Amino acid sequence: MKKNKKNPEFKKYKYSFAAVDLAVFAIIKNELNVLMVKIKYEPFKSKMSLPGGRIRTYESVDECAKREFYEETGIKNAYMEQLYSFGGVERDPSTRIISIAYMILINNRDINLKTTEKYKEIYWMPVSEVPKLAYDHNKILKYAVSRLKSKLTYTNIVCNLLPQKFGLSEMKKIYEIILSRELDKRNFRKKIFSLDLINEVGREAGVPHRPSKLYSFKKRSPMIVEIF
Amino acid sequence: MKKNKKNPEFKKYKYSFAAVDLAVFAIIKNELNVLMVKIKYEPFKSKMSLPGGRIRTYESVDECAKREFYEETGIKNAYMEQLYSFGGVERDPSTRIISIAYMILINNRDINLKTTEKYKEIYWMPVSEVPKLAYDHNKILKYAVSRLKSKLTYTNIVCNLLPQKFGLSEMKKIYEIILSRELDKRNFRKKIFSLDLINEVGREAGVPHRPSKLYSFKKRSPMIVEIF
DNA sequence: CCAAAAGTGTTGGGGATACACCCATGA
DNA sequence: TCATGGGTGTATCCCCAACACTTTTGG
Repeated sequence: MKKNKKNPEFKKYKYSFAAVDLAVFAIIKNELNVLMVKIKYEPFKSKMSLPGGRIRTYESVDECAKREFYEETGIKNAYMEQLYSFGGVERDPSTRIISIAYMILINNRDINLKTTEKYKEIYWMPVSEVPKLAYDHNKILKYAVSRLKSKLTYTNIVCNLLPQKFGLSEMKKIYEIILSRELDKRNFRKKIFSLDLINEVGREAGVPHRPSKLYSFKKRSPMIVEIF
Repeated sequence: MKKNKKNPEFKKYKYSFAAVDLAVFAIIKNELNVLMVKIKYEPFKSKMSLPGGRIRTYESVDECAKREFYEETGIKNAYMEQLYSFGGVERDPSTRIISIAYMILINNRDINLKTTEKYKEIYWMPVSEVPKLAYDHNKILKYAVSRLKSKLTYTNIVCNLLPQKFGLSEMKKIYEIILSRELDKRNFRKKIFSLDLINEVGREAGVPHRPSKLYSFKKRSPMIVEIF
């Protein structure tokens, strides 16, 4: 919406604020889940939204994302990546907020949240079941999912969705869930091994079938690797 | 730099502002050029920087980028893409500014700027000759160049650096300049034709050698196309 | 011995790369 | 006729996709 000095809405908002919004993903029960909060105040009271908050003047944007994430989940270290900034004038009806969206990935060992009283209403929700959200958060979530999909195919980002030790089928499953398509087992194994990303570190135990070998990533730092 | 309530620099800045910075590219004389302005005021007086400015409360972030670009160059329509937001606390020593960076591409027919008095000190400069800039603008420029390189290889973005009608060698030259490597002429032609992106629209005239066929893009809207 | 998931090789086709000569025009 | 850049085909290699059976364990 275009506004200028002739428009009565000019200076509808006296100030602009910057905020971060977080798309926090984990694979839970064979589904891609995202962290959602229930809003406590008007104008979106009791609607769902992505977690997030205002950027303080003394913290960098990255620090803000990290702090908000920690305050809401109790998790200190996680893979975090800035996605895109959403800056429509009307995205928040009560004030002018420019939001910088982040994607955060955590593995399924870390999904139990230590929420404080303040942040009690925070939930994991399968992305496929996310309802209409407050603000433009459906748009942000859609953007985040699409970034996640594409980064899976050309980086080692999957390591952030896996526990320290994992079987190859577990890894393949993550690709299948997020890319929504089945992969050929033999070709997948060939590809992953050829990239020389993982070390064998043991064997599974106590399963009622042939136990899988367990692997671990040699490096967990972000790298460009063509996978598909 | 981390700051908290115990730190004397807490609330050093009372407000935060959001701004856009523009990395405007064109191919000029077989080099990738970027638009630079000379800063008029302290603390970076007479240093060079990327063009840009504060976001107003009544305009979206995209609109701001478009307006700033128009005010500084007189150009109304150009390919524009948001890159990344830079949010370090200390990036501007005089106040807290979060900057949303954009890349803008223009073709070499449009490089003559209609600058007003206010924006007189604006220049094209080869990226290879860019000096140390104000703020964190070298970092922003580096990011923009790397995005441009990668997008060249998997989208049709090159159409924004070419005039309406162009020869295939002209197009190949752009790839070679930006990617900094030579390409095989026959393989390049094969690849481009196989993608079915362009139409033949005439022939060059008045050159002291065999005239090239001229082509035009069928669609100039952003598309994903694997080129290399 | 049965159920369940792990693990293992080969083949064919398509796209990428490497490479050298003739063509059309203006001066 | 010469200088300049435009335009053209083929052979090779490598990577990707398709595909089915055997192995190992717990119950």
